[in-house]
Amino acid sequence: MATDTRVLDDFKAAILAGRYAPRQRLVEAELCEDYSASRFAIRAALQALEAEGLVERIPNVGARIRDIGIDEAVEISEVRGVVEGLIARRAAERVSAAQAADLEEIGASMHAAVAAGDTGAYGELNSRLHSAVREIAGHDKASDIIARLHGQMVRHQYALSRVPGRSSVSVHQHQAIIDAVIARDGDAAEAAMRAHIASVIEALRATV
Amino acid sequence: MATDTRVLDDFKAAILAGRYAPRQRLVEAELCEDYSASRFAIRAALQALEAEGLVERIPNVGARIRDIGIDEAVEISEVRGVVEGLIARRAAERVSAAQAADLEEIGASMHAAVAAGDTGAYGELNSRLHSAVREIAGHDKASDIIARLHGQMVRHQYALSRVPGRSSVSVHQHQAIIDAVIARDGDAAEAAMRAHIASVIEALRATV
DNA sequence: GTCGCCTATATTGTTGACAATATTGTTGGT
DNA sequence: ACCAACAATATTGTCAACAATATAGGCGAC
Repeated sequence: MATDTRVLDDFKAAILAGRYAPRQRLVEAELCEDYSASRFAIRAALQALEAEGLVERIPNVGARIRDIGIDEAVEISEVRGVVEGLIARRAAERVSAAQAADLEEIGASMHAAVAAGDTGAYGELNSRLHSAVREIAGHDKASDIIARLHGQMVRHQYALSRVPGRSSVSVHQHQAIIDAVIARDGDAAEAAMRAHIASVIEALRATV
Repeated sequence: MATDTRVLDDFKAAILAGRYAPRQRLVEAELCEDYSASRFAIRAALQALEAEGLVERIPNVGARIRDIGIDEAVEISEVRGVVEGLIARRAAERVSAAQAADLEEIGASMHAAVAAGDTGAYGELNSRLHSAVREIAGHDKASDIIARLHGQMVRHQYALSRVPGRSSVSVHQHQAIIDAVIARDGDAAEAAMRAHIASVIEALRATV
């Protein structure tokens, strides 16, 4: 169970990659074939994924991919906003000179990606920035929660990245976060992060 | 598994009631006896409780009650602070007249409990206040996270309630939260809640 | 006497078969 | 043609026995 973490990892990666449709039924026997694992291992994985909010299970009926609608995605983002705000504040309080340089470099690359119209690269940099800030903050509990919430959001995240002109708006918000962290201004960093997520929520509502 | 929710509920309640010591080993066979359940059901419960952060499992070795130290308790409280802040803000935006009256009544009871020196009643009212605010906010995702974090904190929560003079300090903070929510002032409600949790963190650090 | 190895024991991990349950399809009646 | 009851199937839930692994205690060598 804990031994065979491979099944869970692969399965989770597949869900996060969007390889399963929302509300798709997950029959244990089929999953056994797909991941060439025993039903035992599959059940353990399903239970773990249920706890992570990625899978929904109904007793005696079966499991399915949880469908997270816009309303729930907004709620998730609201929580994410305040928790990432906490992280940004902590990052501003603890950032080192070397880390500050890293952030500045990410910011420069972002501007370059926007100028080149490379949305793929921008999305990649977006992830890198958020994870860099998390690392600087060094707040395990907050990072865990963000990871969990992010997992539930992947589908909408993907939809967001395809909204045209989105990156040219968010690049300034990202820069504001970077500037505040480098300036070691906790209040400003939290405010910038919250403003950024608020804008994400707005865009999210617009994708309906 | 999902059928026999009784085992999980009882077991979880026992942990939350502090009936198991931190780092206490949880041998599956013993738990089978205690809850007169099959090993199968016990394993499912253990896995669920691991996901909730109440139990820690090491492959091929076994499960034990997770020991949450002061440092981690502080981190948990920091996250709790911002998420409860969000909840308080939402509550202020959505509170109805009847709900406002309920809050005021809780506040009055709190003052009375402090005056009477009844720490038990005060603790009870504390829970009631926070859960009333959660209900007013109607933010499922935030409430879920708070519930999970609270579960991990029970031990320290108990220690806190026994700090002498703690209630006479916190009663004013609680009143500030109530006032802000009733005034429908989101900013003030969030600030009051965060100040309250900050004070809890301070007290937490002092219990070492 | 102490260190390392080895065996014994306790405990968890895994499997396959079986039971319980829900869903689907079919048949007969009106 | 439609509905209800029933049978057949698919799927999950549960169990008890077995395998694998880690821990603890004892034995011998130095």
